[in-house]
Amino acid sequence: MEIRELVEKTGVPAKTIRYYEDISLLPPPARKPNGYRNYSEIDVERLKLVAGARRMEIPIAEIQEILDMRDRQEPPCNRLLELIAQKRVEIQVRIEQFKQMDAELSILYDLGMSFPKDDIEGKHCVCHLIREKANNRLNK
Amino acid sequence: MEIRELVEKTGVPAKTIRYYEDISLLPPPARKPNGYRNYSEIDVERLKLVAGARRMEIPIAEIQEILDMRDRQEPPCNRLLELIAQKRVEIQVRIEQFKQMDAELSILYDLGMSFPKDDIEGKHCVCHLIREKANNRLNK
DNA sequence: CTTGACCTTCCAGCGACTGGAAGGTGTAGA
DNA sequence: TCTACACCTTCCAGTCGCTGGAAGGTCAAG
Repeated sequence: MEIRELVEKTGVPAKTIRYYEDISLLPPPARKPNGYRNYSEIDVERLKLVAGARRMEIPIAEIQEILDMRDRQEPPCNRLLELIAQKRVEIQVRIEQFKQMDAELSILYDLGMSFPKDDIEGKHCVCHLIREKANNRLNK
Repeated sequence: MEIRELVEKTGVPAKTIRYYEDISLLPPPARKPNGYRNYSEIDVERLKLVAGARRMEIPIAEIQEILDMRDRQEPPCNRLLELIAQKRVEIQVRIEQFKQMDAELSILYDLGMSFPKDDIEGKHCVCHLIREKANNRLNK
């Protein structure tokens, strides 16, 4: 199949597929007589695995590692499970950070809405609040 | 004050401060006779505003916009409030995505743990599950 | 007089793409 | 047959926000 079909089957843009090939994450596919890339079902499966892992924000280097293990006929599941567990911890941290940020933005917004909107440098400017926030952080 | 003190007062690394100067986010500061950068309190305040905005992941281009408004003596608060509101929406979306990801990873992990760990290509491999996930996504 | 902690500039690289130019191919319709 | 158009190809450059490192200058303490 041509690259278009691989795009449809995986949801990965053609540019990205070629990029993955450049960095050797995907093997160079067969070619048609006209030079077009000619993918097989094996390529579809491999790319689906990559796409699935990327969607969980597993870095390409780690996906590479998993694929290399598979290519060497070593079972990669333990390593993959390890990565998944690690990823979950990271996600928890990120969610907490975002919640914190949202809480701060919410306060900032409400305060900002209650201010006159034409105060450039005074205390009633959102800029001022953002600066204060920086101060609080540092003094903590 | 020298760059070290600005670093201490803002929490922004020296490398980053010089980078901000390179991209004209911060104005070139005065220099001491020996060529060292010599910052003023105004620079501290400006950088604090930048650092506060960056912590909320407001892109540099938008911070630039806010600072330019301020430099032109226009009140930037309305625009800033707009950015804050927009950012909050983005954060909500991101949190949802992360929660979704975490739920998926959790299921994947538990399933993976219940599998034999030496199955490279069969159905009882986590790789298989990730591929299936990709399929589900596409068919939705 | 040397050590070490600063400061300076400049260039290069990260990660994961994405855009665009310049050109080849394949097919459908006038 | 010509031509329009959608595809494919390669290659180079740019994005974003830093960060690292080399090579060198400056300054205070011991």
